[in-house]
Formats: sequence, C-alpha cells, structure tokens
Amino acid sequence: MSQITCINCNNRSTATSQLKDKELSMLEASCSNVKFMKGDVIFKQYALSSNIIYVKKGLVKIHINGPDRDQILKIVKGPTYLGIPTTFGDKVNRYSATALTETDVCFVELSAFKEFLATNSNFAFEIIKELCKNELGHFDHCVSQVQKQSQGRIAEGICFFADKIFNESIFELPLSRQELGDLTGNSRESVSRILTNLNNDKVISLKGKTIEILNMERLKGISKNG
DNA sequence: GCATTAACCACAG
DNA sequence: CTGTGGTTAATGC
Repeated sequence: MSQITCINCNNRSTATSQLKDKELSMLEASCSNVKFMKGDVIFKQYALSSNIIYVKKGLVKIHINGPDRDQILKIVKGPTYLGIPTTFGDKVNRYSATALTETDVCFVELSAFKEFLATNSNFAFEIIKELCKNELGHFDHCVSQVQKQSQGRIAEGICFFADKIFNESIFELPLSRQELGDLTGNSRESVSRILTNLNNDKVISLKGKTIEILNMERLKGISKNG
C-alpha cells in the first residue's frame, strides 16, 4: 500500500494548498497521522497543548466544561483545523475535542506551522480567514443561545446538520439526546419533548436517531422566530 | 390570578 | 440512553 503523504494528500486545507513543494516536504516531516474511533478523545481540556490539529476526515465535537455541565461549542466536519485558538491562545487546552465518527487527524508540529505563518503570507492569510469565519459563526451561535427559546435552538440545530454537515434533508443524528441538549443549551428532557412535538406536528419524521425534515419551511421559521 | 416555558426529579422501558 | 409525567420557578399577560 502506498503511503499517503502531505504531497499527494487529497484532503489538504486551502491553507496548505498555498505551500510550495519544499514546504510540503517540511510539513510531511512534522506531521503525524492518527485515526480516531467514535467516542475517542482527540485532545482534552486542561491538558498541555503542543500541536496544531488538522481533521482530514470525520465529525468532531468541540466541547468545554461549563460551571454545571458540558457545553458543546460546535460540531465540525473535516477537512478543517482544530484547536488553533487553544494552541496559540494558552499553554493548556481550553476545550476538548471528541470524535463523533471515525476520524482521520494530522498532528502538525508547532514549529513547522509557525514557520509557514512567518514565511508564507498566502498560507497565513488562509489561516486568518478560517479563524475569522469561525469567530463569526460563534457570534451567531451565541446570539441564538441567548435570544431564541428552546424549540428555536433545536430547530436551528437540525437545520445545521441538514445544511452544513450532511447536505441532506434526511440524516442520522450523530449525537445522543443529552449531547444535542449540550449543543443547544437544553436539558435532555426538553430535547426529547421538542423532537416528539416536531414529529407530531409533521415538521420532521423521527425514528430513533434518524431525522427527516418534512417541512423545511416551517422548521426554518421555528429556527428563525423562536 | 392564569398561562407558558423550561428545568429538575423520578421512574419505566 | 430515552421518553413521560409530575412538580416548580420565572415571566408575562
């Protein structure tokens, strides 16, 4: 079996596409590839952070220990960087990352990453762009959390999975009810109730973890207005 | 007051 | 881990 290297990798980020061949070889030398299974912790809050983490493939939840319970900050789908803020922003991780599906991850040595930032402005620009997009996403999520009521946040969550993660109106939720609660700021009981309500109202069809959106218009309406 | 929203608790599959 | 029912506290007519 031929080895996948950074040079022939087809899951490269926009940023690493800006790298020259010489830099790619350098990346290759400082990159370790690891496969994680569903439920595996990729990195943990409070642990020392020492690598830049790039998710090639898979779904990952970013979560943080709140005062009384776990809060999922967001769900990300590879290809994407993880943990740039946690690596550059502090010595220890400010949040944890856990695989929700089988996930391929690259651990990139900080020294190489810093070198690219210092010498390749196109690379640096792409990284900044990604960080900015992330921050904008967090702003939206923050406002939703504070101003929408429960069913609005759940509806938004369902739309997020349909539009951003699966690009399908039918999908299998990769989260437990508890986790969906942690993501949307609801108790697990409220999540159960709201999902069955949406099911009864024929907005979605619910079978265990499989959700099919039957009435996208109404779901979007609920997400938007409340 | 009364209604609504949503969390907490308990208990049953 | 889920779903449901009762209870309770906060908020808004």
